[in-house]
Order: sequence, then C-alpha cells, then structure tokens
Amino acid sequence: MNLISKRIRGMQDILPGESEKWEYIENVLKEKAKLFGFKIIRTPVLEHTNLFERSSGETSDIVEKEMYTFLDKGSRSVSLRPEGTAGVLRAVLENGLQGGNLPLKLMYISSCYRYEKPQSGRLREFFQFGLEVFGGKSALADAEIICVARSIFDDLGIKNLELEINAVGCKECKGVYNKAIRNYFTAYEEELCGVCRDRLNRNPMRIFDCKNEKCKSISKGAPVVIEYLCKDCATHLENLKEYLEVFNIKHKVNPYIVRGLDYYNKTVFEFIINNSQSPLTICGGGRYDNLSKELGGSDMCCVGFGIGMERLLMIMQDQNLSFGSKDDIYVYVVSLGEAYKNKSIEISQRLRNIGIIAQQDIVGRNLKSQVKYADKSGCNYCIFLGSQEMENNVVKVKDMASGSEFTLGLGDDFEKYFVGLKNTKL
RNA sequence: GUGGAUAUAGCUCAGUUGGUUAGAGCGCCAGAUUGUGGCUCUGGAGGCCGUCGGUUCGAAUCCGAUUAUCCACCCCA
Repeated sequence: MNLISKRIRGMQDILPGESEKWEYIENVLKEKAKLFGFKIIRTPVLEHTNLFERSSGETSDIVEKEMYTFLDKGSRSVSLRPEGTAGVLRAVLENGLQGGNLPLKLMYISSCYRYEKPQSGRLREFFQFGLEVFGGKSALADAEIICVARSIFDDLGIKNLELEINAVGCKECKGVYNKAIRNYFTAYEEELCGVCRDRLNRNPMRIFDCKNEKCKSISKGAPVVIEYLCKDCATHLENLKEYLEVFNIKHKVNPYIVRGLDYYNKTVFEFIINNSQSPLTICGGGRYDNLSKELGGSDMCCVGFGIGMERLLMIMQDQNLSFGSKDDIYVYVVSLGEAYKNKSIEISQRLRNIGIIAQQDIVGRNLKSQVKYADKSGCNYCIFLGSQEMENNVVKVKDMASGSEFTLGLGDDFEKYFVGLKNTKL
C-alpha cells in the first residue's frame, strides 16, 4: 500500500487487542488511587516552554535536546509536555488550589513527548500515570503514595519488584554534600570518563548514574548523601522508614539513587524490577518542596511519582500476567433476509437497553456469513430471526460455546433471560 | 548522536549468475451447503518489490542517495 501519509516516527497506534490491556491497567491505576482519595486532573499537552525550562532545569537533557518546542502562530514558544508533574503543578497554582482544601491529592494519565531516537519501550509519544500530593509536609505523605504504588503493582501481579529509597537532602545539606563530593571526585578527575568530567562541574551527584566501570568503581568510595543530611532531613528519612514499616512495605535504602530531575529534595524512590538482565525502573518519584516557589507560586510541599505506562505493559507481558477477563455478554442478531431487518434492529436495541453488547448485520450478508462474522468477533450468543420466528413472535437463541439452541419468546421473558445471564456471569 | 541489520500482498516470508505476465502459507471475500460458526474442498480480490536517482537491450535482483523499522551503544524516565 502506498499511503500518502504514514505514522509519524516514534508514534504508536494502539489497536483493539492491545487497547483492552491499556484499559485494564488504567482502571486498576485509577481505582486504586481513588481509594486513597486521589482525584483526576487533566491539563493541556501544550505549555509555554519556560515552564519546563524552569521545572526540569535549563541545562537538563530534556530541555536542551529532547523537547518538542516550536513557535505558535503568535510567535510564542510552546512545548509539548515532556513529563507530567510541571503542568499539574502549574494548573494547581494558576487555579488557586493551593489556597483550598489541603492536602490536595491528584492523579493523571498524560501523553508526554520527547524527541529521542525511538527504541523498544521508548517512543516519542509515551504515557505516564502520576500521583501528586500537594501540601503534605510529613513523611506520611511520602509513605502513602509509595503505598499506592505498591498496592497497584500487587494488584497487577507484578513480581520481583523492589522498592529503593534514598534522601537527597534539602538546599543546605545538598550544598554541603555537593562540596564534599566535588572534592572527592576532583581527586580522580583524570580517570573519569568525559561525560563525568562534565558532570563534575555541573551536577556531581549524577556521576553515580554513570555505567562506565571505571567511574562506577570510583563512585563506590565516594561519600554518600545520607551521611550529610541535616537534622530535619535525617528525621524525615527515619519517619518515612517507620511509616513504611507500618504500611508493611519492604524497602531498602540505596544511597546511590539520584534521579534525573534535580528539583527533588529529601525523599526520592524507585520501584525496580529485578528479573531481567539489567534492573529496570518502572516507577520513580520523590519530594519536590521547592518547585512551587521556583515557578512563582507560594511555598508548598509536594511529593509525587510517575509510572511509565509502556514499560509497565512490557513488564506485565514479560511476566505473562493477566489483563483481566471480559465478563461482557455479546449477542449477534442474525436476520434471514431484508424483510426481517427492522425487527432485528428492534431486538438489538432491546438488548443494548439492558446493557448487553448487540450487533446485527449491516452489510447485507447471508446467514452463514453472518454467523461466521459473529463467531469471529467473539459473540457469546446468536439470535436467529426468520419467517418461522416472526410468525410465532419468538427468536431462536444459540449458545455459541456449546452449540445448543432453544426458542425464546419476545415478550418480557426476553429481557429477563438475558438479564439473568448477566447476573450469573458477574 | 554512533554502529549493525532489514525493507516484496493485510500478516509471515520465498524469489536462482540480472531475463517473459511477481510466488507460497496464513488472513480476507465468496461458492460448495437458499435456516447456522469452528473442519474440508473450490474460486476470487489484493503488489509502482519503501522512495528517488544511476548502470543495463532489460532491475525486486547490481550501485548511490534518502526515508522508515529493529537491535546494540550513548542518554534518560
């Protein structure tokens, strides 16, 4: 086929067969978050570019080379959101929700965009599920969202999942620590890889992320943030650990977790899958108490996380997990000629009115082809409507699984029968 | 951004040293069976051989460029 236009690079069509899996996961995510009092927020895909420059940091890779940024017709620089948090926080501040009933708990499923080289599990358009709690200073807020994540993964049946937490300190302890760590790495400057030498000046903590063996071994001897926490930050971490105990959530402290976005303070955490060749992070988040002020808002404590939907789906498929079972009933109304079309429309409508999926022939096929189509599209029951049935005001019902047939009157019994089927299936 | 592989029907792929009108399996549509799905048989539709250019009497096949996809690296949620 020679279409005049094809899918844009890095974009994905989610077709029936696949879309049901998304629907299932999204429902689990939303329902679970609702149980903790989270409400859905929807924000625009497009934001002014400076929002992301401020939130992610102007020198971050995301802003420097991965954003879809362009001028709109009024010559304003706008960008497709590369992540979910900034837009949500902007919306909260702009609509004055920070002055309302706090803590405010919000969730979202957003499409996000990054101009990267596409690879399996990393497309240019991707979906992120996120939770944010605004106005929660206590470590209980941190613990609670971690608990939501943990419960979601448990509900989905994800295996080999570990929670790692860390503290990256506040402005003060971060400053002291950055000095210490810069001193340490400067001693090894010659041995570091090129990228890390650059990191040494810009953001030395990121050296921990390097996969270069040499850099890794040097990192091992480096001082860790936890040893440099101020009293407040240290207490916060201790409280978090205690709350996690109460929630009965296993965790370990990994002092080397440094998340890509540098707006985090105090708590950072990741859920990591350990069954594959290399560990894979499927959920990352933390506290970002300073971002609200950074964006020009009032002082407000924030904590949140994001889950990459594509990655979550991939892991579930790798682990052969179930995406729920469909308990819908689907009935196909087979009519044996044009003369019975109107009646078949009426019957289909009666079924839909009681919440049963109903289809009928709309292309004028013969009986055999109608049944074939019905079967292939997964129908549970076929209803036959022909001259014999019309005369007696009945239909013939066929159970497609067993192949058995019986006659059903078109009075009230008709609805009663299918409602009954529905109830036994639930 | 770097390297490697690939591109032929809706899908998975054959296609000889360059040689008539481009092939199979699956899927799709229909018939065999004028009131019944899964099995079988028969027929049919569906192709600018990714795109552009070059070599040649002749290109799906050789050469160049370009685009896209996959894998690894780089980077990163």
